[in-house]
Amino acid sequence: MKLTCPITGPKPYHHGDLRRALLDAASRVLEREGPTALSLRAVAREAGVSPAAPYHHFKDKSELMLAISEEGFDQLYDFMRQSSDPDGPPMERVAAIGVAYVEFAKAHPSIYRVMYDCSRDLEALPDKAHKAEDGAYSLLKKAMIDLGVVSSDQEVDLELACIAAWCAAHGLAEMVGFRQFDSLKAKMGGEKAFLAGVLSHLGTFGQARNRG
Amino acid sequence: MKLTCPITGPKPYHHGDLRRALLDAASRVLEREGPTALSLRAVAREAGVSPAAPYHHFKDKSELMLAISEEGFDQLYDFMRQSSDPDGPPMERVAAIGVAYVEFAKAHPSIYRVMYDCSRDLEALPDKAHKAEDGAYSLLKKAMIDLGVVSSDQEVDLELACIAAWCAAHGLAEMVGFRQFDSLKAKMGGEKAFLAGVLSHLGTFGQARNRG
DNA sequence: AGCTCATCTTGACAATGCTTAGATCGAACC
DNA sequence: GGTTCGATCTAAGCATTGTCAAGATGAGCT
Repeated sequence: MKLTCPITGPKPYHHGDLRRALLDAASRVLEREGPTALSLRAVAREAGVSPAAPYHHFKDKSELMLAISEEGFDQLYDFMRQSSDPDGPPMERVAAIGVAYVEFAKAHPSIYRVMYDCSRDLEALPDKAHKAEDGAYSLLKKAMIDLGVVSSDQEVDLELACIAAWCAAHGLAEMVGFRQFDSLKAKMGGEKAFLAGVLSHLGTFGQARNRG
Repeated sequence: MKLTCPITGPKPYHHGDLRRALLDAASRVLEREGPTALSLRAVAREAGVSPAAPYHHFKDKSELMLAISEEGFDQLYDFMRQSSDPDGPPMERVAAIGVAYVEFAKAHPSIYRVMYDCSRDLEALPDKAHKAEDGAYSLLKKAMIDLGVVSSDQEVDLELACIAAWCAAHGLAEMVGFRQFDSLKAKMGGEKAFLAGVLSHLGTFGQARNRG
């Protein structure tokens, strides 16, 4: 499977790298027509190949979606890393990670949808499906550790706090996707302030457990 | 539109109450084959009518799903109310509400899926779609008010805390739907303990905001 | 050159959402 | 009571989708 394609090279094989082309085509379809329009045939059409061609690169429609999902989690991971200063105060880091998470979901709603829809459909191959988000998750975990309020030897407590934070961010991302919260946003002066307001509660995870 | 159907009466009209029958059929299909198998045709088949019959009771497939969603939110509301003692300590009430929410999602994963999928698809009619969950949401809100730690005149703060809690529960419900958390559950001694562990962080919302 | 095999196309099948045209039958009106 | 009306249901069909089997194509090795 050699791919001699400098810029738009001499099409070495039948196509060169159809798998890559299909993923790009899928991305374009998603961006243009949304997740409900993501069909194998539409992707093939967009890539300029026959409807059956994708089956030589993806066993299933769900395998295509899984591949999209993996790239999406990579992008999410990058964005979260860029958005949080690793040397800054841990509290701000956790909040920044959460905000980045939700902003990514808002900026790429279709990709975000695919990321989680395929996790759901692919109960058969959980390892492959869930490995994709490990990078992003570990970023959050590190920040939570640096927060230091959770006793680090109590691994269970730490994990629970991380899961709670991740769930809250995920839940907010979903809600923001289809609810408006307009009046609340207006009262707080913008969407970013609103997101930060909700997510500020995330930073309190673990802290309040030290209550009397 | 009279429905003279005492027990399984003389079929007064063409069917009697096909709308009701379709919703029941949909419920059966969901329970038996999952949300991906929920098609208008399958529901019609299950109800014993022609594939086009449902269109006289639901404009769309999404309108069928919306109707299912509404009933689902009613059930959820009932379950949450039953699970939380209105006279108990507010802190436990919030936790109980959260646990009930997630347990409902676990017990009826297909219905839960429809509830949120149709919210997403029906951006056109947000009022009708979102009104369904108002009952359940207000239950949480009351408990959060009774918690009292959020200054009640600061309506915005209260709303933010409620949204954060709701998002966390929703996020956990989604995660639990397709992730296992097996090792963690084992360490904590059961699923319920695990859920309570994650959700205990919800009760800390607002509290930690009073930090120095 | 000739063989091989991955790649891609053609053509097909079943299922789905949805529409249009027609059949059916309760009910209201004369 | 008979007729008309209109809501309800069926029949038939269209476009689209996921998927598969059979054949064409052509790159790369011997």
